[in-house]
Amino acid sequence: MRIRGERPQRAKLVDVARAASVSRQTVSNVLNNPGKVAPETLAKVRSEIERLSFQPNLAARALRQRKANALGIELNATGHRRLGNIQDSFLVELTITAREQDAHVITFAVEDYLDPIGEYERLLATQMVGGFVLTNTRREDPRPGWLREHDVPFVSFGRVWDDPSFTAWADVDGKAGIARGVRHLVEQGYEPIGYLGWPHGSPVGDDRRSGWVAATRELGIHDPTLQTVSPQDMTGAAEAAQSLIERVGLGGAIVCVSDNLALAVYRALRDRGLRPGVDIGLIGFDDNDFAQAFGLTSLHQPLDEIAQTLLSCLVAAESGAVAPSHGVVFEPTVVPRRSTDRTSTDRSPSVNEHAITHPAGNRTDDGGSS
Amino acid sequence: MRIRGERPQRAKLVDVARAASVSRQTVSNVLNNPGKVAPETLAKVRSEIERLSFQPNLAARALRQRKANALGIELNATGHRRLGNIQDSFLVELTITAREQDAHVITFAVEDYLDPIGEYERLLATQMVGGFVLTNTRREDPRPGWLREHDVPFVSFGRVWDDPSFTAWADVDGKAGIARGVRHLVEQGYEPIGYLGWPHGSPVGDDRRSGWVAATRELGIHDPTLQTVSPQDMTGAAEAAQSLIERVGLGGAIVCVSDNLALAVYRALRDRGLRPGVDIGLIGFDDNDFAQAFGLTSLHQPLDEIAQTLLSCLVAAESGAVAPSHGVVFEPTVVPRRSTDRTSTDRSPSVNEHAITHPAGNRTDDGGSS
DNA sequence: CCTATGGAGTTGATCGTTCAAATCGAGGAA
DNA sequence: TTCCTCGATTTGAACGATCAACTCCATAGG
Repeated sequence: MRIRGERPQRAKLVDVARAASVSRQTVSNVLNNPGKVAPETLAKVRSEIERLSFQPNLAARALRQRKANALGIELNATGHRRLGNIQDSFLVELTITAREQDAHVITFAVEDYLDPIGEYERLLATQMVGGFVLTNTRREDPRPGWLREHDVPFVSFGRVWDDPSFTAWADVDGKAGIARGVRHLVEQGYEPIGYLGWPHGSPVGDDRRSGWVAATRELGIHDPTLQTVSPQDMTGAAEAAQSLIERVGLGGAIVCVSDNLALAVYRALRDRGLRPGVDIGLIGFDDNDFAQAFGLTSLHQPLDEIAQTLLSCLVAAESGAVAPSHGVVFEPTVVPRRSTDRTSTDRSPSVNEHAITHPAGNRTDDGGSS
Repeated sequence: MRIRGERPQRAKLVDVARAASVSRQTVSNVLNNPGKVAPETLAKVRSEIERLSFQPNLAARALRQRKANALGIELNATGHRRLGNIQDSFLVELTITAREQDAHVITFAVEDYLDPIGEYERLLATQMVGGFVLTNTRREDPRPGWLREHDVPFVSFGRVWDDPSFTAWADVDGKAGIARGVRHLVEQGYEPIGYLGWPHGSPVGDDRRSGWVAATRELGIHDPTLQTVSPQDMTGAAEAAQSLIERVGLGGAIVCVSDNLALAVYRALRDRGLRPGVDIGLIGFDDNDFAQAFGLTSLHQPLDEIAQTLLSCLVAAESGAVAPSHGVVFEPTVVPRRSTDRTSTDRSPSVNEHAITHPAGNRTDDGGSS
């Protein structure tokens, strides 16, 4: 047992330098400019770094370099309204990717959703972060403009609608995704294929809808009457679902603009005693927790690739590199589950097993409450 | 438009000092030991700080003080198995609370669930974090032991099972929570009250079960035969639910050890054409996204209070304060929803409205995919 | 009268790195 | 030989804050 206060002192750069009989700067070069160091010296220093398990003090580095090696990401703090949000999964991927780039992720929340700038400014001023990753971009989003104006490096998961000249974003190709979903359904033998979407005017919604139009046209099975727009309220959504189910009929299928809407259809189906997959095919979008839990086929976004793309872009931007020439669009992939399996033995539909099971004393699913 | 490289330099401590005609140290004292500064000087300096919108460079502070003002929190990176996990909500609360304490939250993920130490060590070595918040503690958890041994400040959301001498934790009172649930059901007129739990042997599960036993005894309605243990697999869970439903009968109610199990019951009810709430009452535990979405009455954990308690404890620990004398236990509260409303007009059960709606061009629910 | 006390504020050193400029040899060209 | 270049390495200074020690002055006590 160690006495308090007499912590085993961490090896620092000078310690490594001494041990390897070189100067501070050489060790620094080994870390940051290996090319500038002679091979034998490099090896020697590296072995000492290893031996002393040296890790540079990032606070010191940040101070000297006048830039933090961390990025900020705003959490959606609107409380309970986060239902199956893929933002959480994105955060995980971002964190993993950041580690590979020797960066760290710092979370923050804004008080006022409509005026988030203050928090961005504050965090930036502390020099804790060198840039930001935006998510949940929207029209008239004040953030991109402010960040650009202040030369703050940032990237965006989701297009920056108001500023076409900003290209450091990655997003999902809704049109291609939905089209894939349509083809998947047809391959499984479902027909006709209906579409349940958001009201016209939303960029994301319109993009996704166009995928349904294009794919059904291409396959020669387009029928404009099989398109329904879900109103804002939830009972409206249920009604829209019911009506669409009737029009599509047994053997048909429905593609939805989101998992949440797909879930409304799912419940509408069950309320009528119909079996998703067996009687009517169903596909959602986002592949969120709900989709996984309910065996709902969905369109999965490659969050890991997106995180990687964004992060390398951000790192480049911090180093003053030129912006990429255009945003990157990723095609979602179909994750087939029971809701598009016509031969499914419609067992009692179930929450995914891990949601229910609970290895005694070693649970992983119920969070810190254990 | 500013020319690249000629950033508007942030005011630093010396700038404030000059502006206020005092020394560096005085400004520093204004920030860290206001008591040591004469009132007029204090006011003068503060006004200059305000005027120049000065914010201390945390990297410099961390370097000098040899401690970081950030804490690390491990994300559950096991991918898709995160179903409605309250850990996400906890992260939000933690982030908000941290800001009030001028601390920051840094996320990280471990590669190997069974050997997480390496990542804790690495993050600590970079001096980016001064401590950790553990969640999802378990038996034979290697983390608390290692952290204590290395004198690393940390707190835990969830008891530290293997080390009763560690007291810097906060947890939820499962017994009191379930008891509240039972009383709520009885007040609503349900009877008898059954219990669906985890197999014996899990500390959390046993704690919660004891709440059902105690409350039903106290109310004079205890019936040991109304207790069921859900097996590990999901079909088993469904069967257990079916059997319990039969024994409880119409007008009765079921308390579950978790929202996920409650959801299994929910589905079992619907499969039989029974209406949750109207025909049989149902309560879950955790108040996760699913519960909110399905109108499932649940036991809500005061995550904000927990975060606050833990954080002040952690900050104190970093300052070398003595550990609290005992862990803190919070009582969950009942969040009444349709599943315990006998008069519910059992409309088509629905996902919570915000999950379905989508203000065009200003959506907040589908994350960065927009 | 002289010293002790203590509040208010200042100064020099320091945290652990990296930047910028200087040094040191070893060749090669004039 | 002398000058120059170039690669490899070293040295001094700086990043922006805080710590620890010190000065200064006024008041109180012996």
